[in-house]
Amino acid sequence: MNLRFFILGLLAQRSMSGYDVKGYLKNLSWLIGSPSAGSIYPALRTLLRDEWVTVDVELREDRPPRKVYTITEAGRRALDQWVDRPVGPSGSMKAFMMRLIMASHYAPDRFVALMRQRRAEVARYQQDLTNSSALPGAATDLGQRMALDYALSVAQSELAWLDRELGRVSQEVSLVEVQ
Amino acid sequence: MNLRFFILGLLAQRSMSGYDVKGYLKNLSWLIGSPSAGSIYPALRTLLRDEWVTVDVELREDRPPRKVYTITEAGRRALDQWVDRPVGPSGSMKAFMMRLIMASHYAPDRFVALMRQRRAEVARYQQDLTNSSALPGAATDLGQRMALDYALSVAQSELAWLDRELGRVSQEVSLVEVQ
DNA sequence: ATGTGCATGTAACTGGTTACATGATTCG
DNA sequence: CGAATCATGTAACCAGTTACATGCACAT
Repeated sequence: MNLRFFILGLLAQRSMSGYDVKGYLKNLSWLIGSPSAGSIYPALRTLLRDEWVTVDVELREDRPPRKVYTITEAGRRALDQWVDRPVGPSGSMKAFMMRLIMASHYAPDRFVALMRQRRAEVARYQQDLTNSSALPGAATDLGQRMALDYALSVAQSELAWLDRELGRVSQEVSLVEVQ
Repeated sequence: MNLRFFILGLLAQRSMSGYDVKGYLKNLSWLIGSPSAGSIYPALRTLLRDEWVTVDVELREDRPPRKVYTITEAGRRALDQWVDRPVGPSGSMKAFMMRLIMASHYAPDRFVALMRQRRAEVARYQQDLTNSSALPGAATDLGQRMALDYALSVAQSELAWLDRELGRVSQEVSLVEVQ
């Protein structure tokens, strides 16, 4: 589902063929594992089916025809909703990062809203972890304690990053307001 | 696949029924989302198929019969291999944490080996991220830069945790040696 | 000739989730 | 009387991966 929306987001920036999408995703391999044909073409098909994109076939001599996909108004609305939709039970950093990339193409307040939402989500998760560690059985198992601590320290660093960036961005926004 | 091995790991500690597994996993909801029947029973079936576990049916009056699963020798070997098997392209913290919990029931050197392996994996991922940020196109997109920075800061905190714990554990091990 | 780039896709599989289905017992 | 606990499972679906399949053009 995420990849589907991410591709939709790319198409919101400019119309592309499946092949173009593949090329684009190659530079994001740290975020999305392998941008193989097997994920992209089926995703494009469902986007088409839902009428979130349209196709134009470009016929050229000497080369295989390209199918260029263009986002529709309905597609933009769906994308908007996806960006704002909570990422759900923390753990999927990737889902957040995908949204972050897309949200950066909207106005700053949208961007800030996303980060704040993520902040709340991670804080909730952190609370969950803390509660779990207070549970009777948890304290006994060494591995469990360490895994919890690992997860907690990662959550902490996420919060630190979010707070830092939220601070930075909101400062920038107010600077713009002053100008 | 991970859940399957994790359940196998639980059975290595003591024999249990599917219901027991479900109850145990409930306390680990921060690690494994929902320990629903739909994931557990099918997993047990495949463990049985592979002869990594055996079943004993406990018939009792007044209560539904329990199927108690017990790990086999082949099961233990499979578990051993899983613990040592690299967790693969970083991102799955959960896969690592599951292994960490299981590895804590082995000797300390096994535990240390796992953490060192994870350290190498995360360091490699960090390098990937750094390389990506050096790429021409990446620097232009704000969202992309931020997402990269987010991922980097998380990787950094993982490394810090691993180094700290590796230091602590190896110190403990050498203290034991001195005694 | 061999491989790389352009360009499309399908099929089978994996690892999981959600919801459904059943049925007795015990506790408040 | 209703809810929770004990106890088993199935079926449909979802998002994604791997591997397969095709075919022409251009460069080494």
